[in-house]
Amino acid sequence: MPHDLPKSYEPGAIETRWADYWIKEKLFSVPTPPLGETRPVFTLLLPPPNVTGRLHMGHMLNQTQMDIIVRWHRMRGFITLWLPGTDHAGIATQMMVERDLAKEGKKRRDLGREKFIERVWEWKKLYGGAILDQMKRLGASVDWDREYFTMDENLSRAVREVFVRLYEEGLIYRGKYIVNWCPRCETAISDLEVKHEEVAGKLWEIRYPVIGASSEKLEFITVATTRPETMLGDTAIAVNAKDERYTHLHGKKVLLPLMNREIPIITDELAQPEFGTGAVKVTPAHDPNDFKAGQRHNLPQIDIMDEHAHMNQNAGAYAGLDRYEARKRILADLREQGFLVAEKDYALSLGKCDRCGTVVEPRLSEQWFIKIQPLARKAIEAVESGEITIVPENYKQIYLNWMNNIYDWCISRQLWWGHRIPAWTCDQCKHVIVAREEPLTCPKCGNTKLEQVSDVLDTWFSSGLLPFTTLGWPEKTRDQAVFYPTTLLITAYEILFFWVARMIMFGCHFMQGHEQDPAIKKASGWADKKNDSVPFRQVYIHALVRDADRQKMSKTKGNVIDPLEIIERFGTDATRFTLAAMAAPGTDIAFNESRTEGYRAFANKIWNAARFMFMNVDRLGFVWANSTRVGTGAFARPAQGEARPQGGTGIAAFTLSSLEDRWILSRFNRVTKEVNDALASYRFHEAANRIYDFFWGEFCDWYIELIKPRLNFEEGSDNSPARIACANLVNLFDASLRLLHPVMPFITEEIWQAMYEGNPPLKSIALAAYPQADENQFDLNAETEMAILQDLIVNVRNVRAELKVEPKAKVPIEVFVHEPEIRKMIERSLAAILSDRSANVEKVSFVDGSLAKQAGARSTARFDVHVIYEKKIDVVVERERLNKELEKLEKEFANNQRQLGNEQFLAKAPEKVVEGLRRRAQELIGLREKIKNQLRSLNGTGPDI
RNA sequence: GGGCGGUUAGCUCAGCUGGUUAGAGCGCCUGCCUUACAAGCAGGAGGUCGCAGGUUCGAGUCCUGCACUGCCCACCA
Repeated sequence: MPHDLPKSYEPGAIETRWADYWIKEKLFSVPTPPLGETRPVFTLLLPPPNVTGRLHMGHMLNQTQMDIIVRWHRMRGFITLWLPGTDHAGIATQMMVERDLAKEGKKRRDLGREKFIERVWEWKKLYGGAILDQMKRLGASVDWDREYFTMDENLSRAVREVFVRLYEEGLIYRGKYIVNWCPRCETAISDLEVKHEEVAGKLWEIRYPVIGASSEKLEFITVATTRPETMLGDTAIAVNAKDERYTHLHGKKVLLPLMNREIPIITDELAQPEFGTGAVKVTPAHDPNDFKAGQRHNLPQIDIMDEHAHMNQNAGAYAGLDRYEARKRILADLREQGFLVAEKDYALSLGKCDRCGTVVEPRLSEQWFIKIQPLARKAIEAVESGEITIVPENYKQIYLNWMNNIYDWCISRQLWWGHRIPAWTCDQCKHVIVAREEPLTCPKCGNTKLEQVSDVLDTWFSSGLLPFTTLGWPEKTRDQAVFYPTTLLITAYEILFFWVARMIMFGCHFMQGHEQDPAIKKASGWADKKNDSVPFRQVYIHALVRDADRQKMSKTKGNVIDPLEIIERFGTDATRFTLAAMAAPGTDIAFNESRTEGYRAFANKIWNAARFMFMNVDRLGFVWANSTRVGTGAFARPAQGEARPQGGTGIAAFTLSSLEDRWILSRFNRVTKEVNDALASYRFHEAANRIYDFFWGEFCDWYIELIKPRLNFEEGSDNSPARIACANLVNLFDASLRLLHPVMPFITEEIWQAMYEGNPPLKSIALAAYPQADENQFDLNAETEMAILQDLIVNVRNVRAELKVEPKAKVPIEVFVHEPEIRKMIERSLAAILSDRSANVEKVSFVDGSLAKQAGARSTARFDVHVIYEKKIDVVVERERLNKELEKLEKEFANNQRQLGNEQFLAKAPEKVVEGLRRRAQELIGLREKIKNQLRSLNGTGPDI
């Protein structure tokens, strides 16, 4: 591979190439591990995107986080399975195809069910893969060989199996209940699919005449309603038994206006005396509360609307009208006939269909339900016991609250696209048969004419089963023994109830008694877990991505940020890095491009550091081959039977020939530790920032600058010091790339491959070992010494800037130190000081007395440094700076003394803190004195203020 | 009606279990095209950590109240 990289990083040119390569080489495919496998396993199920989906920022965040965790585990030697697939997404997909049909002026009923479904499959084949292709662009390291679709035959069979089993266990029942009905989608939807919205509405008060109250004086009972059209279906008026206003009316009847139907006045808890008039109309077929009241009192249910929310023949004169048109007419008629008492402004929350936004109508219909309590109980237990942990922890309570207040789940949908309910109705006796396969005869009457129930299942019914159905259930497979329970689930809060909760319920129920392969379980770190029926051991809930103004992104608002467009402009790596760096757990992400721009600059920085490295490698004819790395084994993927990859940073043959070498090795180990710790607790932002700061702020800004003199050998002279420096540089670069790889997979792969000149030890950096910290390589002395060196150089740069010394002018400096030890340190680093371009020092000389009185001098706790330059300093500016500095020191000193003078503090604070403050006090005294001296000498040379 | 989060530099955000001098990026100002990088280098300005109390030797960090703001959940006509 050529080393002459372009001067600027061009992500577009390399990213698609590596994405394709990873797939082509099947680097992330995981065959079923054989019996006796003892390596740890990490399993992650991709929340299946809708087949209709286009990649949005939420996906991108989700997938970036998953890919980071997955790559990290893989590089640490786990058998790492990330399982991808797509969801058939019942309503959403059906809507897309219906929209398509509408362009041809057709409706789905024109085609008929079979033809329509064929059409959906065609559509799916054509457009369904789009989102997965987009995923590939992100570099998601999933196992494409295991890709599934929720309507694949094997998964569909599992769905039927689950349905039949639940039915046989009595956990599925069918019945006529009030459900949320979307008149546009023409189907029932679950409570979760209804989104409530506050709107300014009206509350109408209508009076119903009481029959036979008194012959001379008409009496009325007044009720309030927000949906007056439903009065056509009223079958009672309810008052509270304790409400004395109405005691005399108990047992009486009223005449329903417009319909002239006699309906009873009943007493029921439904009516609360404090609200409105205390009397309430009861419409059992159109309101869930009324439905229950109706059952209590055995009231008739009069359904007055059809599936489109148009009034039906039960609505008398209003039949055929749309619900809102009917409302208008009814109000007009009531007003005209004197029944409308009042119209008040009223804020109400309207339920709307999550998919299409149509106002949901409570509707009485025959549906299938899951009796949820028995399932919920196990799901609660799994989380309460800690068998499943939820991060961040506050979601645990949210989950439990929901689970504790759960209602039976309506699982039938009146759609065509989806898993059809495996139930058949006998044409003759109307008996319902639930079976795995189509029955030939009715077991009750022997009739052979049976018709399958036309409903399909809620999409979440099948996706709730995925953790085990994708692993071969209902068969007992080796895959299940190895990969179930999956290790982790990373998902958005939005689908905590839709999906996460349901997976837990189904998993705990259907996998009860399942045991994970004990050796693998132990190796993976789950030996302490008792319950292997759970679908995953941990859940990580990530934030929402908002736009730069913290607004929720939505198509209607038009503020959707297209991740692919961002990727196009800044590169996938930079986009991934942005999301990782902003993903502090628990808070939403306001995506702003300026950050991505900054991380593109970071990629460019890495790129150019690589160019620098290659430049030297080429000049020295240095070969980075296996022989160069001595015996750590850290590059090899762990062999079979090896529980963990060998530890260590993988920095082999790193020669500690100078301060900067010792320092950078120590720093690398510390950073490695921090990054691993951060990833272990999903602190993506911390991991990303640690690497960023290290690579740019330490590796590039200091280490590379400091080794430049060593690399710059004279032509024809001994180049062995340069070779050593180069080896260290390459070594460290390799390790840094591995550290960064999970976050920025593309650029790291590109450079890593280039380092091996087309002959890498592994097919990909993605298979190399992740650096692990070696605490023996923490070197506090080197870090301290380096800090002093940096401090000295920065102070010189500082003074130069202030004295406005021409950048090209070399200056001599004087240094005064209090301790001989420090002097030795500085002397050891003379070459480094003299080679720093910005300090541009000509000569260093040590002096015996404090330099604090000199203009152009700086004092620190450990040394004074004086830049010798004839140019006069700006006295006013300098005095201002010193005064400010002094003020700061005085403030700190006062605070310091206050604490040290406090006996309570001395008694209670830990020794370390007290010790630190004491040391600081000494420093402060010294520094204060020096600044004062400088100010005094300044006043001798310049005008007073 | 309940529950949960946020409020730190001009902007976007870090700051884990309370501990010495509150950080970063962008933006801004000054100076540099220094032989990896101007998507860069060096230097600099900028914060009473939303408000008011409290606990503590010590509070950006813990507690209470308030203000503003966002999110979720809820069948009260």
